[in-house]
Amino acid sequence: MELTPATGKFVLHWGEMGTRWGINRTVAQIHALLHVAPAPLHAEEIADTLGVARSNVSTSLKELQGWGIVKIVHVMGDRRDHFESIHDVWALFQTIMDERKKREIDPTVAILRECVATAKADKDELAQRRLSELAEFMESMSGWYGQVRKLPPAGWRQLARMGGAIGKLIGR
Amino acid sequence: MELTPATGKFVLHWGEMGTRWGINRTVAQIHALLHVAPAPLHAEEIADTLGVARSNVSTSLKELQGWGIVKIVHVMGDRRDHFESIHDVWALFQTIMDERKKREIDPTVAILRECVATAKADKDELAQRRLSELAEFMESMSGWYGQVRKLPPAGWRQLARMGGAIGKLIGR
DNA sequence: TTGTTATTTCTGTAAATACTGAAATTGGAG
DNA sequence: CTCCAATTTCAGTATTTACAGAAATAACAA
Repeated sequence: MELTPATGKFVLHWGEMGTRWGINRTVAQIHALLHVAPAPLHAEEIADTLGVARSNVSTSLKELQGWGIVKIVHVMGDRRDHFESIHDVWALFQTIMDERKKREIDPTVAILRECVATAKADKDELAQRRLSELAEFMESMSGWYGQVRKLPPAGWRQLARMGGAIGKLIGR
Repeated sequence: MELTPATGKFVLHWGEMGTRWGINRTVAQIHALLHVAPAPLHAEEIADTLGVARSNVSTSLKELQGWGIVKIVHVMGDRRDHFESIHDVWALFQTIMDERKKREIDPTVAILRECVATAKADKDELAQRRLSELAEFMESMSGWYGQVRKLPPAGWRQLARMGGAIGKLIGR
């Protein structure tokens, strides 16, 4: 797997963006590589292409599988595992969002609820209010996403195009 | 500024969440502290409350101001700068999203466009397709957010409640 | 001006994170 | 079973990032 100038640039940039969102650089680079790869790659191919250790690739692939955005596939007559990523962008986005919700948003809401209860017991009215507003915001955000996420890829695009209508729908 | 059990727990958790989204722990903790503070705080108060160096607070506050979610305010008869954060959760969310869009999404789309052009020149049709799909997705996401972000806080809540209607609106 | 307090910048250090290479393990194939 | 390729785990190292404390600067008061 040789990187063309375009794909190389993409891989580097994607890795950089990963770090800004709390994703390990190599993990993000591997994802980028698989995203533009014409066929599933095996670990050594990835290691060679990106110039990182084989063991590092192994760990990173586990991470990507944990996020649900990379799957193992098998190639006839080849014992090695091959890996491919979700190519549908909307599905990819959904998968990542689902996972971040599960790992970060939901637990945060739970903690916030606990804090609100404690703040109430402590008679700390201000914190109680501020934190419950925050919890409510995150919950309505979650609920709304839960609806939108069900849309098929085409529906999503349509929703984006209709953007302007949303304001009118609400009616100020 | 003494932390109650509830606010202490919140500050720690918020700091932890920050790191998961690429935000420095101390930066996120300071934000959390200001979020629940009953009045604007000065830097030393923050340093004492969180148990970090005064200089660290200075840098972190600059960072938060750079994100636009913390503002300096002045207190009569006090030379020191005081700091307060945006308390309206919807406004806070918007501010952060606007900034992340400007810093990360927009530049990424620009790079993707460059990559697509290069891939075209290279006759790398697959990469061209995959990357332009990605660019288009990010652009429609941006455009859609640009619409929703104009909604007033109440409109947002309404939209969330209406969630179920979206599917019908699109009509499958 | 000088003294005082607040703030920022900077440099060295500490801590956290990422990574490599070697060793151990797994899972067929013969 | 034995052998061999593929994969994972792990311990040590390197790199990056965060941080404290000192020094420098700024802002004001007297």
